[in-house]
Amino acid sequence: MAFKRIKTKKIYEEVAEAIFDMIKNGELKPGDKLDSVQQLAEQFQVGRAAIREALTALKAMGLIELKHGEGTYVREFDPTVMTFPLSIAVLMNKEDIWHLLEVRKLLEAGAASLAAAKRTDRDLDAMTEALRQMKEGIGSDELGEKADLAFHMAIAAASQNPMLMSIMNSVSGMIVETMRETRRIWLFSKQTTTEKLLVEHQAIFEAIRDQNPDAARARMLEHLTNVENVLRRYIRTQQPD
Amino acid sequence: MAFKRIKTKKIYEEVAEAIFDMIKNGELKPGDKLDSVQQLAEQFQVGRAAIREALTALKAMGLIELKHGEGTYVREFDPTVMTFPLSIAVLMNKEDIWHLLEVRKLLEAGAASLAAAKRTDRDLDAMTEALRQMKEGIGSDELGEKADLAFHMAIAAASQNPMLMSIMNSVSGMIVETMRETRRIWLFSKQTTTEKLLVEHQAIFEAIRDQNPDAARARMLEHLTNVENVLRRYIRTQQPD
DNA sequence: CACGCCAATGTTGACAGACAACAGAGAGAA
DNA sequence: TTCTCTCTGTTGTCTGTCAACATTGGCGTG
Repeated sequence: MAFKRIKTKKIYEEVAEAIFDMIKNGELKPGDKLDSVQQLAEQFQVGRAAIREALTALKAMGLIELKHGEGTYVREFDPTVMTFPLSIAVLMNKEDIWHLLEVRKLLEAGAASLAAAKRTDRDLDAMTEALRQMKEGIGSDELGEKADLAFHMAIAAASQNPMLMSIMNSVSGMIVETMRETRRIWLFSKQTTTEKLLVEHQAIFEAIRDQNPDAARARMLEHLTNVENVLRRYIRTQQPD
Repeated sequence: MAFKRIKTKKIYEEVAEAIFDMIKNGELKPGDKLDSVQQLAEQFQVGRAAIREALTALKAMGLIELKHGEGTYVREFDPTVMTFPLSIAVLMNKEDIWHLLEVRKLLEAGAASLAAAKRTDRDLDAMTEALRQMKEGIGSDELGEKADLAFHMAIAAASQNPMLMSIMNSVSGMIVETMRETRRIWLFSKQTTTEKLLVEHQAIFEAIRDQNPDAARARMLEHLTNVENVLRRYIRTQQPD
């Protein structure tokens, strides 16, 4: 037998959905202030706790913002800053490093190609700045790491595609997690130095600057493949398993 | 002057983070049952409301599951079935269609290539089934649409990369939103028919079946480029703006 | 013994009242 | 004018209470 569900829907879910729809349909626009929890509770005819749980969920989805003592606001919808749901940052097993690199190859090679075609001068400035910081950050792990990520994100931004940007943003968390290890290994291995890392980035930059999409894709792919090879070699020697 | 933040962190955020870390670090494994709200409140030395809000947020992120009258469980982490968070379905302006197509070209061309290299026989079965349903669904918009998406998702699954799969999953919501329109236009235009659509999919399938990564990438790219062209032509004639 | 019924228990879901923490605005004082 | 303080509205948190639900085990009946 198969009966339908009668009414298991939780109240706070219904409230959340209602507000979600309002935002989706444009009844509530970014920047708008929602009614207070008190008022919403009266309007929906539910308790304040239910409203708060609904709002908490919406906040976790990045749709609204709760400002203590001020009010609740619909979040400005800036896709470049947007945080994808991506609860994935959870995992990160050893095997996932390879999966991540595969994904990065797809995304970043494409991003580099698009960036070469569409980059503005401002985008180039951002990349130049990131490269400068990488040079400066030689010796400092933390600085170099930050600049490294910044360079890759600048390329994503230069693609002029907010969706691509937001996807990159969501995987950037994972990239950071692996990058620390990656860079440590990279810089540890004999054949590679900080200079080589910098040279590869420089090559990508030049291809984008010269508006050569194919070269940009190729350089990016080379870079990521190099990263992959270094990692693979290291892990093979280190963990013979 | 610039002073540091002292303690603006909300309690439920700290609780959520603490539990999040526990899951991340493997202290809590998928399927595990969390302590009751009551117990957690005592352990964290906070009120039950704070715990509930933290749990609600984690639930919204798809990390845990609250079962009424039973308990709270860490969600099984199967990325292929992964939840449809989709806070993004909000946008979808006309311009975003092109952005989405760009992203799809990157992701799906790569996915097709990987799929050709790694697909199992089970993956082929899934694609075959999707193609069969597309044939069957000729005439029925809804059926064809579903099968169309299913085919593309099957390719993503065949890439054997859970991360890629989950990214595709998150954009699938947007794909659905555009696909309805896309298919309508596609099938409306004179030069293209359902058969042509099917032939393109068939070509992709064959390349993957024959384990030819380059061909698979090329076929997928052709398909998406065709979709793009049809859309562009239609929108140019329809909206001369 | 076997089976169904049901009460006990523990859990999540929801409400209401109270107070703390905070931000903004306006009144009042220097 | 400008600084300070209070007042008010809002979010953040706690607590007590009850409802809805799932599991378990005991009890009675056949």
